[in-house]
Amino acid sequence: MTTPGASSQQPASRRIAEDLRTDIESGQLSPGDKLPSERALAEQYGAARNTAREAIRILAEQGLVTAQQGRGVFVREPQRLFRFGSDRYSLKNRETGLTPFRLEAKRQGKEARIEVVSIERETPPRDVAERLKVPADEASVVHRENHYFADDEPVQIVSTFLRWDEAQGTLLMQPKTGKHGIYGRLEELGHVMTRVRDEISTRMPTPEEAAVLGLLSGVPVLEVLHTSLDQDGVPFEVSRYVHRGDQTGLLYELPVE
Amino acid sequence: MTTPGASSQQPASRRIAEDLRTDIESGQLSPGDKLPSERALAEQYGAARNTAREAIRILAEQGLVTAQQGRGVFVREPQRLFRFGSDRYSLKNRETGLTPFRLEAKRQGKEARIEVVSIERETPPRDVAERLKVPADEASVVHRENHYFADDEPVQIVSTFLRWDEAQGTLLMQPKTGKHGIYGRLEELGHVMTRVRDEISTRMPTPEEAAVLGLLSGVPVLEVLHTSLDQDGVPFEVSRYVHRGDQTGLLYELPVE
DNA sequence: GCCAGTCACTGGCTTAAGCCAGTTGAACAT
DNA sequence: ATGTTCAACTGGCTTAAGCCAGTGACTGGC
Repeated sequence: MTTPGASSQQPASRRIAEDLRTDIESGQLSPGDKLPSERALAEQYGAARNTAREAIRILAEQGLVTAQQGRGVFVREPQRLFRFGSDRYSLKNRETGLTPFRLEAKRQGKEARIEVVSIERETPPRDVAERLKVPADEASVVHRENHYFADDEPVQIVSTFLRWDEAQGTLLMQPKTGKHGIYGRLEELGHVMTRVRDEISTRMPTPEEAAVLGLLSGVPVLEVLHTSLDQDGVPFEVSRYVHRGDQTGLLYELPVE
Repeated sequence: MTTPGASSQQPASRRIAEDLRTDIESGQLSPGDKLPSERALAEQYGAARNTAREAIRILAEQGLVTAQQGRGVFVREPQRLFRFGSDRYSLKNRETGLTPFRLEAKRQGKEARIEVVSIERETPPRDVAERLKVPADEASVVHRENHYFADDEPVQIVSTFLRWDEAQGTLLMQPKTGKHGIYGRLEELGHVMTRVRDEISTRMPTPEEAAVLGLLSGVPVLEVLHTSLDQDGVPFEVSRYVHRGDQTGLLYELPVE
């Protein structure tokens, strides 16, 4: 057999995983359904329990199933996505008096909660320093870290970086930043958000991120490095958003120039 | 010990993985470096080989290392991202006579190659049907599937959906679509791309995608569901882009309204 | 100088067995 | 009816052992 075809010649664990995947995709196993137990699968295929276990691990890594100790392995439920639209930066939203996140949550009938984790003067990471045009070798920024929840489910981790020389001694150093949030304060400092630049990438979460966001294995994160530019094209704020991939999506609507 | 602190009380495999992760993050192990062999790790920690192996699997799942049979396990090299800017839809780019992808590749000094996998009349997936405003229960679309390569490395899978009633009998059904590609033909049909709507999400690849893109474990994909709207706000093209997460990023620059 | 064979080393995969820790429901006692 | 106990089940993790398949360097033979 030199047939590079597909099915034969491949490890038993993969074969079992593929069979199960087929069952899931065909609808023979629906979201929420329980898979056969590891021991049952092993017997069914005449394999060791570890081999069946490995098959389930493969599916978990693909984000198809989740195991719960003592209960079983279940087909993962597709989650409704929490969409962050590009209009989250829109000035129109100011009128509602809600921050973009609260607005987005309300739109989807969820309760928003924001936890201020820390506000500290720091030396910026390189990528942030480059975009904010500040030195990367001194404590040139204020770093505000927030965790965002929707209906008490953690949804995103946000790190906001502001120039220390601007934020020093203002409400930007406080948990409560006042009317219209940090963008309100930044406007008072002469920065009207005119353009934004979002750099988007994806990766697997760090263990810390997985813990904070409560991520199961097989769930990546979306990382957005956001830069706000004012009326003069000056970058005045950089934020790093880390979204959980299983419940979050982004939406960009823009004119073609 | 009820200390939920951190380190103690956790499985040996995780402890080993954490130690290695620390070594990698501290720079004690640099990108490209070889980790100790499974057998060496096992002995070093007084554990079974399977336990050391499990530790390495954890790191691989996090995208930190890759194993190569017969050679060893290596710290993954950070890859330069292939950035797709929002100006990829720009009309200005028409003048160069290059398609957006070729332009992007050229900008980064890579050689672009596009492989036309299939062009077929099909029943559209639900999400596509909704966005293109065509029936989801009949063969109402043409599906063009392309694979994109940069320097012979697969970079993205693109599925483009067009209305069958418009594409029928035109160059849109052919591999070679003529000057300015499909957007050139669609303009002749009266659709000038005026706004775009990109819905972005992330997930782990399917086995097929992993095979086409040559993805190692621990690498997610970026999925973009793109809709082109014409001067009358009519959707005339929907594409699904599947990008490899380890080499691809997206960039959106937009005005704040 | 070149090539081929060999061997020690790597990860890939499986088996078989055992103990642990959550979960659940049925049997039992109140 | 209510609550408790317990046994049978689930996955979580580890050990110990073995065979396979790539890799690469070293060793001869030509």
